[in-house]
Amino acid sequence: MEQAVNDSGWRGSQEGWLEAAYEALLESGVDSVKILPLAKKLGLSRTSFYWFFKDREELLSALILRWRDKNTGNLVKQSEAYAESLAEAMLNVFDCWLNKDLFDSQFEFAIRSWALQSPEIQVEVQQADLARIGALSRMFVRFGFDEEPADVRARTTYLVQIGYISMQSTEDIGLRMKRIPEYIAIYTGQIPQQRELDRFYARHGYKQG
Amino acid sequence: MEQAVNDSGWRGSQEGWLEAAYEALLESGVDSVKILPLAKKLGLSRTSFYWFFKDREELLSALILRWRDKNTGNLVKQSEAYAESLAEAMLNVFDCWLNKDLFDSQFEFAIRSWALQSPEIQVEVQQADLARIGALSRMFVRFGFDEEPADVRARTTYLVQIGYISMQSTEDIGLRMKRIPEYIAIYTGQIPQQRELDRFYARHGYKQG
DNA sequence: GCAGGAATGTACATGTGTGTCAATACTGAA
DNA sequence: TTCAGTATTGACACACATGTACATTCCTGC
Repeated sequence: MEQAVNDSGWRGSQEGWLEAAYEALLESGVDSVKILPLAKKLGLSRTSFYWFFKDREELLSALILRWRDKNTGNLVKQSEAYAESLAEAMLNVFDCWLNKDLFDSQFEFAIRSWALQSPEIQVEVQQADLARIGALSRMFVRFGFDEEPADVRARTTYLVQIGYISMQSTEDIGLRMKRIPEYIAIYTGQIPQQRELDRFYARHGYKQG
Repeated sequence: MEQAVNDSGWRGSQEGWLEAAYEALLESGVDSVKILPLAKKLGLSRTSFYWFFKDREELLSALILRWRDKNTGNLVKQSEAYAESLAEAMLNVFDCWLNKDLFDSQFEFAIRSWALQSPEIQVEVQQADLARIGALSRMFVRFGFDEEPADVRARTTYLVQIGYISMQSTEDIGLRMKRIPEYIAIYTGQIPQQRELDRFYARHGYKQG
C-alpha cells in the first residue's frame, strides 16, 4: 500500500519544507521565505534543503501551486453550487469567507503582497481575479441580471472580500454573522429568507442570538 | 524668500533619498528599500546617505509619515465635504479614487503589504482603517442611516476600494466612469441625479459618451 | 582666497543569505 | 550484514547588504 512520504525515520521531507515555507510566507511575506531561517525552524541543516528542492525558486513555485489549487478552485465551485434563489447562491459563496478549508484569506493576502514585487506572480493573481469575478458574474446572470449589472455586482461582492482580506480584519464571528443579511441585501438587492439564513448559520455551527 | 531644499549645487538631499525610497517601495515593496540600490539609482555613493538619515529605520519612518499625512487625511476630508444628497456625498468620496493627489492607491497597497511583516506598521494601518471607516460611517448617519446599516455601508464602500487597490486593477477611465452610477446605487441605495453625475464627470475632465 | 560646513568617496568589519561539493549517517531490503 | 538509496552535514566560495572611520572635495559666506 502507498505510504505517506515521511513515516520513516527521516526528519525532513518536501512537505515539511513546504509547510514551513507556507507558514513563513503567511507570517512575514515572501522575503522571509529563506532557506536558512526555515532550516533553523525545522532544526535541520540548511543544505539539507537542496535534497528536496533544486533551489529557492522551486520552493516558491510550489507555494504558488498550492494557492492556485485551493482558493480559486473552491470559490468558482461555490459560485456554481445549486441554489434556489440568488440570496441562497450568495450564501454559498459566503461559505468561502467563513470556512478556511474553502478559502485561505491569509494565504491570499500574502500572495497578493508578493505580486507587488514580482511580475510573474502578478500575472497569476490577475488570472485568478478574472476567473473568480467571471464565475460570480455568471452567477448573477443565472438569476436574471444583465451582463453589465451582473459584472458590477460580481465585482462588488468580490472586492469587498478582497478588501477585507487586505485589511486583515479580525471581526469576531458573531459580528460577522450579524452583518451577513445586510451584505446579502446590498449585493443582491434581495432580502434573504429566514430559512436560507438558518441553513447557512447551521452549516457554520452558529446559533443566532 | 524661502527656497526649495535643494537648489544649491548639492546632488543629494533628504527629499531625494525619500523620493527614491518611495519609488522603490511602490515598485517592489519595503524589502527593496535598501540603501545600496537607492544610491545606484541616484548615482550617489552609498555612504552619502548617512549624512541625511541616521540609518535605514529613519528613512522608513519618513515614508510612513508621508503616507499617513496624505491618504487618511484626504479621505476623511472628502467624506466630510458639503453635499446636498447622499449620492453627491458619495461622489465626493469617489474623488479620492480618481485623483492621485487625494489618494495614492499604489502607496496604500505598498504600505499594507509592508504591514504584513511589521507589527508597528500593522498598527498604523489599523488606525487608518478605523479613522476612514468612521468618517464614512458618519457620512451615512448624516444622511439618515441608523448606526448599524451606516457602518456596514461604510465598510462596503471602503472595502471595495481597498479591494480594487489590492487587485491593482487597471481599468481604463471610461469603463470606470461608466460603472460609477451603478456603484453609487449599490452603496447608497439611491440613483444619483444626472446633474450630480455631470458635476462629478466635469471635475474629473470626463465627457460622457 | 580661505575657513568651515555640506556632501561624497574609499576602505573595512560584519552579518546574512545563496548554492556546490564531498563526506558521512541512517534505513530497509536482499 | 552488506549495500543501495535516501537523507544530512560542514566546509567552501560568493554575493550583497549594513554601518563606521577617515580622507577628500565642493560650495558658500566672510
